[in-house]
Formats: sequence, structure tokens, C-alpha cells
Amino acid sequence: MGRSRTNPAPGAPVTARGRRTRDALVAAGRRLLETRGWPAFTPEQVAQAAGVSYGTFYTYFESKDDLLRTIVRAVAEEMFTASLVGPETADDPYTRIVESNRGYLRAWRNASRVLRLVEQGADSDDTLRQLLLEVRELYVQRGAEGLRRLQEAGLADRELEPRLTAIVLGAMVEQMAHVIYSLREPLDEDAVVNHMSKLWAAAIGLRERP
Amino acid sequence: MGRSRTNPAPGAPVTARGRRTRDALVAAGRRLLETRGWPAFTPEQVAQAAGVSYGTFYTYFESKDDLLRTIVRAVAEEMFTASLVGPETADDPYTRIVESNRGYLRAWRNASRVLRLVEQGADSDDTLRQLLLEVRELYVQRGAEGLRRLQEAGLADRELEPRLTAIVLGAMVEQMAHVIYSLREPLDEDAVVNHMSKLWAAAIGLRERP
Amino acid sequence: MGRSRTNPAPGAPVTARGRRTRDALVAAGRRLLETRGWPAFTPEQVAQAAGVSYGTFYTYFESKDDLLRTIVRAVAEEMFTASLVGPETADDPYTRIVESNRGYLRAWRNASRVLRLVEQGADSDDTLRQLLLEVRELYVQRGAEGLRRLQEAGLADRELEPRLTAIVLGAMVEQMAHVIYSLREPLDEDAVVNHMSKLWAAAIGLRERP
Amino acid sequence: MGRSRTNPAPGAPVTARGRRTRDALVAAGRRLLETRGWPAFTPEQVAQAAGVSYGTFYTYFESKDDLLRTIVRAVAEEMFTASLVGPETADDPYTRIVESNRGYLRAWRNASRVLRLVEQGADSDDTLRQLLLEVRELYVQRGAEGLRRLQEAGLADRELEPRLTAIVLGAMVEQMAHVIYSLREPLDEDAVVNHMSKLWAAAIGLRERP
DNA sequence: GATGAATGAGAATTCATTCAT
DNA sequence: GATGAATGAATTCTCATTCAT
Repeated sequence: MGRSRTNPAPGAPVTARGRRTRDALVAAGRRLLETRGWPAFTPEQVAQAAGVSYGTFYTYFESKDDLLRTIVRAVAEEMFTASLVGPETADDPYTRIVESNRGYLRAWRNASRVLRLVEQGADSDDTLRQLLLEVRELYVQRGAEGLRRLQEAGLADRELEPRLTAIVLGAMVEQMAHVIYSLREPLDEDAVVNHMSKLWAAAIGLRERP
Repeated sequence: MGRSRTNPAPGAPVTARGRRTRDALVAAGRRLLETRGWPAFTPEQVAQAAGVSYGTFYTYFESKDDLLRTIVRAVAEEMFTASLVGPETADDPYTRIVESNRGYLRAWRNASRVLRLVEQGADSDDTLRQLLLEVRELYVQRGAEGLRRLQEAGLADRELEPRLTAIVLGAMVEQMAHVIYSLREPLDEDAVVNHMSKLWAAAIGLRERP
Repeated sequence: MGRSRTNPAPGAPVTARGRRTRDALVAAGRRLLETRGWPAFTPEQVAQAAGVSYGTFYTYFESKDDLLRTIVRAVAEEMFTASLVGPETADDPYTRIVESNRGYLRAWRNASRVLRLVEQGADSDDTLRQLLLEVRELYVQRGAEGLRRLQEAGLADRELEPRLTAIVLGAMVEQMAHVIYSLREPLDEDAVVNHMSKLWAAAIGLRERP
Repeated sequence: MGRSRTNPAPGAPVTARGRRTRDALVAAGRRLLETRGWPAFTPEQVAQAAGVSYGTFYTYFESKDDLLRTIVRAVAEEMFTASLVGPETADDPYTRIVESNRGYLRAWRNASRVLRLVEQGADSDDTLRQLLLEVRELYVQRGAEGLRRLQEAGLADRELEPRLTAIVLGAMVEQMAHVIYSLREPLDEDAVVNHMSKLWAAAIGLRERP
């Protein structure tokens, strides 16, 4: 019957204090989601964790889902940003792979928990799923592109289809982020990065620059 | 989840009809979980999907969690069983890898969705997590063992630490199962199996038997 | 974000006990609405007035608005029914007017409070408004038709436009129902019926059958 | 509505700017009430419609009810004022009835929506109801008085009890205001005034001055 | 065993009012 | 005076579980 919504859509904070409160809510929400999953992700607990009162939650977010969307967007943005910096610095292809894998792993480290929750999300919607697919695609394309360049330089096996290879090797890294950071298999991050890189290099038939 | 409990613990079904009803509930619960996630996994919907009335649910299960435990145990058992058959039949190491990957992928295909849900499960308990870790460990050990044999036979790179290698390559396969079957990336299963096997073989430096 | 609704739409009661409970809720809701207005019309108070627990409300109604719709439909139906019986029995035109006004007044007596609430309804929707307009229209048409017959028989002023006349005289009766039953002006029902009838008869220039 | 109150009672505005702000709030509140009913009548929306900030509302009004009282008093005052001017000017009794009905209809046109809301008002108090009854009574007495004069002059049916007649005919006009202005029956105002007057005149047996 | 109804604690949301700047 | 933020009690709605037949 749609009781006419009289609540205004909560606007962006105008004052510095407002911004701080809003940020605190986003941070608290994300922390709860990452560390304690769905059950802890309630407006009440988020507000409490952010040190504000129950009602304040609704000063900044239309609903619980609104906060979720905000968090996911932030995570996605972080990953986009993370993907821009870095791995192109080194000169040696193998070092680049190591750097890339390290960056990859770390990028997923923060995102993985939230992304997984949303992926199967009780409460996710298609917009969010779309966002996740875009993030993933970004990484796949960067990986495929890197492989293609190596192939053209005669430094990697030319038989390998770049996109599929990037998907498969990306899957490896993503899942390892989950195994290490969420399941907490007692593995050393550096050891994993090195090992993955070794396997990755061998898998694509990496040759040292002649 | 725990609410106070005064109900008698539901016993195992005695009659054939009872067994059928119980089986229908388990099947319906699993289907709902796999296809529609947590939100659809309610006693009411499970009962409806199984074609029985609401109250009947509690004739066979103490609680929603009880059904979940039952389902997860069934999934785990299937995976144990799946891991026993098959891939040791071929003689050629590469063919064995292909077979193993195909089996692996399929084993995860059915399980992956349920396992992921339970992993972060709002309502899961440690027993379930434990069960999942055991299943995973089983696959890791089988992988590590296979690699070790290849190394001893001089057919694979002896530098690789078997267990870590098995974890990493297993991660690759598990995540690909998710990508294909849950995220529905439009990839051909055979193509993926072949590609993964090629990468896997190259990664461990597989040599044909001399 | 549309949390997918997992609640089934509450079905019609199957057992006699269920029907009794549902009826009790409808009756309690209507009584509260009529006697104490919107503020008392809460699921909690309705349930309590019906002697059932809070949650039972939602066994039979999807929402508060659902109950409201049900009540309004019942009121509308009553008025349709009330309009079918009665006033055509008498032979004498004036007596028929008296009977008609009495019926009219009584029909509105029960409905008026609910109808007015819904008309301006905080929570009403267009379907309900439509329903109210239909009820009103029914009475208008019956009134217009009655006048037309009197005119044709030469018993009433032929100059009067029947529909507008029916609207205006109907307005008089409807508002009097409100004045008497809601505002509780201390007026005697019979006196009012007689007076209205006298005015009505004079207004349309009613002549005794020659 | 009462919540505990520690705020100082807002004083009357001192400056011209203050008066303008206050007037804007009253006007906005009334407009919202008339056009969109209770649900839109919130301090927040009133403030927004008046172009001031949320908090400013409480600079001028102790509470939402305080504004409501202010609005109702304004409406009542308007109606008192409207009742003073006009209809006594014409000489011919029928013309006076027409004028009176037109004034009546217009007086109610603006007031009707607010008055009806308050009548059943979720949050109204007895003071307001009292005010409404006084306004109505004013009109009833004026109507009764007018009829009495006509009766004494031999221009109207002496059998009619003046007060009851005034109540009934007043009800007719008031409800027609509602039908036309709120329900928006597509009726021409002049046509309705003329028709009502004709019926009214016939009803009281109006005779031309001999 | 099977069924549909009943229960009530808990989660999400609203909004009149107060506070700090 | 004006502003935007903060508050929290009250309300609606959910759903796992228990009960009566």
C-alpha cells in the first residue's frame, strides 16, 4: 500500500562533524562485515560500533542496504585504485610477476571478505553483482594484457590463450587471498607470493629476457 | 539461532513414507540453498518446496541448523566419495592430471555453493567449519601426494614444496568451479579443464616419462 | 534493495479455528478504527483487542494496510447489500422517502467513520478511494432514479435535474450521519429522519398521488 | 504527542524577519495539510516547504501540535470573519439564500479539508474540537435566525423547527463543499449553488414577498 | 505422523524533539 | 536566530519455533 515515504533521502553531510559521523558509520559497518559477517551487520550494532545513537544511522543512510551499497562501492573503488599503481615499475619480467601477485593478493585481502558476502548475498542486488563483475574483469584484462605483451616479446608460451589464462591464474590468487586471510590457513604471505609466482612463471613458460 | 527448546528430539523416520518425507526435505533444502541462497532457506520454504506442511519440518529436524548440518554432511560425504574414484586409472601422468582436474572441478561444482555459504555462514557453527576444512585438507593431501610421487619419479620439478603447491593449484580449481558454476562466466568446461591442466603441468615442470 | 520477500502471502484460513481468529482480527480492527481512529489502529492493539498474540496478526494479514483494505471492502460490501433491501416496500411516496432516508442514515452510520478516515487517509491508496466513490455513486444513482420515476408520475418537480439533486440531498443525509454519530450532536434519530424527509419532500415538490 | 519538554517556550518573533519566517511556516503547514494530508504534515517537511531548516521550526513552535493549533485557529478566524460580511446586502429573500449559500460554500471550501482532518485528528486535542464546534454552531445559529425571520414575515413554512432545519441544510452545504473541493466531483460551483438554493428555498417553503 | 495456527523475541525503520555550534 | 546533527522511544514487520488437533 506504500505508505507515502515522508522521510527525505538522507543527504550528504554538510558540516565536518557530519562527515566524521558518516565516515565512522561506514568504517564501523565495513569492519563488522569483514570481521563478523552478516549477523553483526545491523544498524544498531553499526551505530554502536561507530559510537553514535541508533537513530543517527538513518540520518546518513536510507536503510541497511544503503550502507551496504556504500561499502561495496568503496571497496570496489579501492580495488580500482590499487590496480592503477605499481607493478609496472620493475624491469625484469619475473620480478614484475612477483610484484603483481603481491599487489593482487593484497588488493583482495581487504576486499575478499566483503566481496564474498555480497556475491552470495542474502541481500545483494544486481547492481552490486555488476560492480563485482566489473572489478574482476578489470583484473582479468590487465592480466591478459600483460601476458600478451610477454608473448609478443617472445618471453612466454604463445600457445596460451591470454584471457582464459588470466582468468585461471587470477582465480588462483583470489582464492589464495581467501584461504590465507579468511580461512586463516597458517601460511606466510611472502612464501605464498613467491610460490605462486614461481608456478605462474612456469605455467606461462616465462623465459628470461634473452 | 538457539531458542529455548522443549520439543522432543525428532527421531529417525521409522516407516518408508517417513523416510521419503525426510529425504524430500533434505533435497529441497539443498536445492534452495544452492539456487537461492540463505534468504530462501527457511523452514517454511523448505517444507513448501518439499511438498509437506510447515509443521512437518519439525517432525524430522530439530531446527533449521539441524537441517543445515545434515545437508553439509551429505555434501562432504559426496566429496569424500568422489575423491575415491577415478583419476588413478590412467597411466600417462598428463592424462592423470586432466582426469584429476576434471574430477576436482565436478566435485566442487555441486559443493561449492553450499560450502561457500557455510564458510561465512551466519548461523554455522564450528563443527561445520571443521568439516569443510577436513574436506579441503583431503584434497590438498591427495594433490601433494601425487606431486611427491611425480617428483620421486623424476617427472616433476623437485624444488616445489608439495603441500604448498597443492594448496595453490587446488585454490585455482576451486575458484574456477565458483567462477563457472556460480558466477556463470560463459566458459566451456572442457576448455577450462584442458587449460588448467596445461598450466598445472607446466607449473610443476611435468616431463613425459623418459 | 528489496530484500527478497521470503514470507508467504498469508493465505485464507483452512480450519474453523483459523477463520474465527481472522474474523476476530477484522472485527477488532474495525471497532478500533471506528471508536478510536488511526492512533489505535496498530497491529499490536488490534491483536490484543482480538485476544491473540502479536505475531498472529501477520498470520492473516500481510501488513497493517492489508487489514485496512479488508475492512474497507467489508464496509463497502455492507453498504452495497444495505442498498438492495428495503425502501421499495411502501406504496405512498412520502413514506418511501422516510424509509429511504432512514435506511440511508443507518447505512452511513456504520460506515461513515471508516469511510471518512480512509477518504483523507494517511494511508489510503487509490484502490480504496475508488471503492468509496463506487459506493457513493451507487447511492447517487438510486436516488436519481427514484426522483426520475416520481417526475414521470407527475409527483415531483420536473424542473429538477435528477442526478445533481440526488447528489445534493445525499450529501445532506451523509453529513447528518456524521453529525449525529461521530460528532454526537444530541439529536434524536427519528426526529432527524422525519425532518430530513419533510425538507426533502418539499425540496423536490412532492405531491400526494392525485 | 507529548514528549518531555525542556525547551524554553518559543517566544513571538521580535524582528520583521522573524515574523516572515513564522508566517512562512504557518502557510507551508497549512498548504501541506490541505493538499497532502497528515502524512506530509511533519516538522521536517513543513520547514522544508517554508524554505527554512529543520531546527528553525522549533524556534517558532513548541511542537507539531502547536503549529496545528495555530493553523486551526487561523482557519476558524477566517470563517468567523467570512460570516460577518456579505449576504445581508440583498433585499430579495431568494437572492439572499443564493448569496448565503455561495458564501457558505466558499467559507467551507478552504476550511473543509483542515477541519475534517482535525475532527478525527490523530493528534488533536479537545480544545481544537471545541473550536470546530463553535464555528459550526455560529453558522447554525445564523441559519436558524435567518429562517426564523422569514417565518415571522410569513415567507417560510412556520412548521419547521428553525435550529434543526439549519443543521440539516447546513450539513448539505458543508458536505457539498467536501464533494466538490476534496473529492473533486466535476460539478460547476455556480450550478451547485443555484441548485442548492432552489432546493433550500423549496424545502423551507419560501414565498415571494407578497 | 501430519497439519495449520499461534507465539514472541528480535530486527528494521520512523520521526518528534533536543542539542551543539 | 538559524542551522544541521543527534537522539531514542515507538512502531512495523520477520521468522524460528512450539502448540493443539
